[in-house]
Amino acid sequence: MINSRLSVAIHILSLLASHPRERVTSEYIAGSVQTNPVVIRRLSSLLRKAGLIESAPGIPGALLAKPPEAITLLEVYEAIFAEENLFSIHSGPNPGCPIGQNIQRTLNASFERAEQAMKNELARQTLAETMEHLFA
Amino acid sequence: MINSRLSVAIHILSLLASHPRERVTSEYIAGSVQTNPVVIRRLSSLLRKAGLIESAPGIPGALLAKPPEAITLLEVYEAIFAEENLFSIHSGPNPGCPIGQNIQRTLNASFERAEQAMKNELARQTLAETMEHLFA
DNA sequence: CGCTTTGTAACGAATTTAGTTACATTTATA
DNA sequence: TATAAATGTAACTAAATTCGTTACAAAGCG
Repeated sequence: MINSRLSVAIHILSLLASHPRERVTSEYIAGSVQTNPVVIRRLSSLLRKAGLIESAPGIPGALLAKPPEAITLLEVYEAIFAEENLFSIHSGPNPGCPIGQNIQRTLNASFERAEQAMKNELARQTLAETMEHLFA
Repeated sequence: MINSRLSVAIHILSLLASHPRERVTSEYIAGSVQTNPVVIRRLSSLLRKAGLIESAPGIPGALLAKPPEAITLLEVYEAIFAEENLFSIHSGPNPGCPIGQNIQRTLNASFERAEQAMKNELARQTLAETMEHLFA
């Protein structure tokens, strides 16, 4: 089971989307997520580097950097998990065995396709749609 | 990143598929995966309960319970991860906040769709195809 | 200048992961 | 029937991961 960072990241963005053009502090967001503000700032840092939010030292609060219609859940996923693969593959299988020798390459191709299918679905969903579901 | 159990499970099944109608011991499989036989038997236990392999105490080795064409990678995934969700959702968001109140339900629907897309792709791939890739 | 907030490093407890030891149970066989 | 070999599973361990926390430098605002 994948960790809850994507979940919290989308929570952060939803909160910003629900306060358009207002700056919302990590303390306030932490109150909604019910966690420590540092947890929020850690994820916000990734979201900022990905160009999804704007924030800066000394200036309280963060803003969405783009309209919610222009933010897909895939962008959020990529911001949080970057180059990480969805599935890990066991390391060091026996190269003296024909299966062991080729299993990593083969599984990599299989898992890549499964991961891509998942990402395609995330790309179909926007933050704007998430907001609609939140308030429906 | 999801743990390497699916990876090892498919390795096990590939090895069994490459020795049709032969019983292959956990010790031998462990030699190919390069791990401890107990790790193999733990996963084999799940595969057996899912009806993918046959094995029994006192009888050395395991066999595929179905032809490789009849085993999809989704079946293997389900055998290993059962009811587990792909993404976790942070627990205890603030119910006093409209976002906090609805985020879990909303994310659950989103993540469910992403997970289903991934599973659909795994369902399209069979162990037989994996074997072809292994030897191509 | 003093207050508040961000950004980030560093640490800790709880959980997960993969490997290991141990052993009861079952079957085949000498 | 006794022995050997393998399975199935519980229990333990070290390492890694996850999430929360403390600490603090740097930045902006009144």
